Amino acid sequence: MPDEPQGASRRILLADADAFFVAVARMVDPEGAGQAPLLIVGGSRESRGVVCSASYETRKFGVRSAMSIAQALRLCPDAMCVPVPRRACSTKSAEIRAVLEQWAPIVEGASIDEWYLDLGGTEGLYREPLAATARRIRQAVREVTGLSVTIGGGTSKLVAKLAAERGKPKPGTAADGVLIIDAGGEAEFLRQLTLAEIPLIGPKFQERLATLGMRTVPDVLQYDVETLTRWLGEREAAWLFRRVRGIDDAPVERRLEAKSISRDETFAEDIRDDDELRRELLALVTRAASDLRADGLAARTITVRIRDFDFRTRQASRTLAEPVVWDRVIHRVAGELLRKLRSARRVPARLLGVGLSSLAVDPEADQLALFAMADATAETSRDRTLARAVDAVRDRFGPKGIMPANLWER
DNA sequence: TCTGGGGTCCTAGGACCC
DNA sequence: TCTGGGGTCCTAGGACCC
Repeated sequence: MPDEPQGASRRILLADADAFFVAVARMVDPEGAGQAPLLIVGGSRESRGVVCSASYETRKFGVRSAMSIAQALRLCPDAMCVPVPRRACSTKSAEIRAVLEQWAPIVEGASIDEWYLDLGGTEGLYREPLAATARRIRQAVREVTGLSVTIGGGTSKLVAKLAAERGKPKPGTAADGVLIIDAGGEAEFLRQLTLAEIPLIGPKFQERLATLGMRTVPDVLQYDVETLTRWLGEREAAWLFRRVRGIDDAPVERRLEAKSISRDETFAEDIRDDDELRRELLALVTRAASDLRADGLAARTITVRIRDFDFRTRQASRTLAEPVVWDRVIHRVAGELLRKLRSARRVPARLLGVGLSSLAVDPEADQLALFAMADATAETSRDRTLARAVDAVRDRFGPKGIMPANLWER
């Protein structure tokens, strides 16, 4: 932190909504989901989906996020299953953020239900311990949005995140929704943790470390950086050495624009027919491109992703010379990419996806059209006018208000 | 236990340029 | 001609997170 004054320690909070999808599902459906203590959010009982969020009551049965719905129902057969209420989740997420913005100069959205707050410079404003401020923020979020957040705090994003995890007011724990780790207490706090509990130490890295006999933070603390380097290489050793000591100087940054937009779908049954895949592709392009325009963005890179029946995932992408927004261009490129993927391996597919990246703020349609060439990948202003009209209808009548012919006859 | 949908970031190799 | 090195862009794949 070269810009920080010597000795200053940062004041960072992580606000993490409690059982966010479950809480929102109950809000939008008070008579149904709202009345079901055993509630699983993620998909219908028959879907090939996974648990996105589960109520505390179902967790007692062993239900966990990312578990398949089928398995969750084997553990907890009486649970009610509902799909994720995406619209409402976006709305509530924005509401929570708006409250947090009133308390901190910098708010970084880390996901739909997590936000980092940098309270640097607010010491004079809030003349109280950080924990007291956190409690007031928590109360404000509850009053305005009706949702509960847990707030963890410390001198880094890593410590704030770990503190929030430990501070979750789960039934049967003493935690009350706010936990601040004081400056200087980071190492002692980290010592209680397993490596699996540290963010960015995922299954693969855990397995490598376990092979070397390391499963907990103290297991790693006993080795110097040279020893770790011999085992892991310089970069990862240095990273792990700092990580287990709670050292993390990543800044809290307000994020401006999305870096990519993607829409994908796992089919109820694998699809082997190329024509059927092409129809699905068109539906995905229609959704992705519409959302792209809704955000006022244009994309230069188009990616098609396919997951074969055996879960092997492949992708192909192409970057165009100019950013595009319209379905016609995106669909043609995506179609070529799909053809390429299918000719390399033509087996039943379980998932198809379309991604848009290298995003730029949509330059005004008509100006770009002046330079549009006869090139098939360039858009005309008529293309853009048409696309916007389609979006307007879709906004009013829902996603199926206008669809390319034959798409929804399933 | 048969594995969602939305993302972010990193790496490595090849093309291409100077 | 027998061969360097750096920078940037593109593509594919993979780890990870909620």
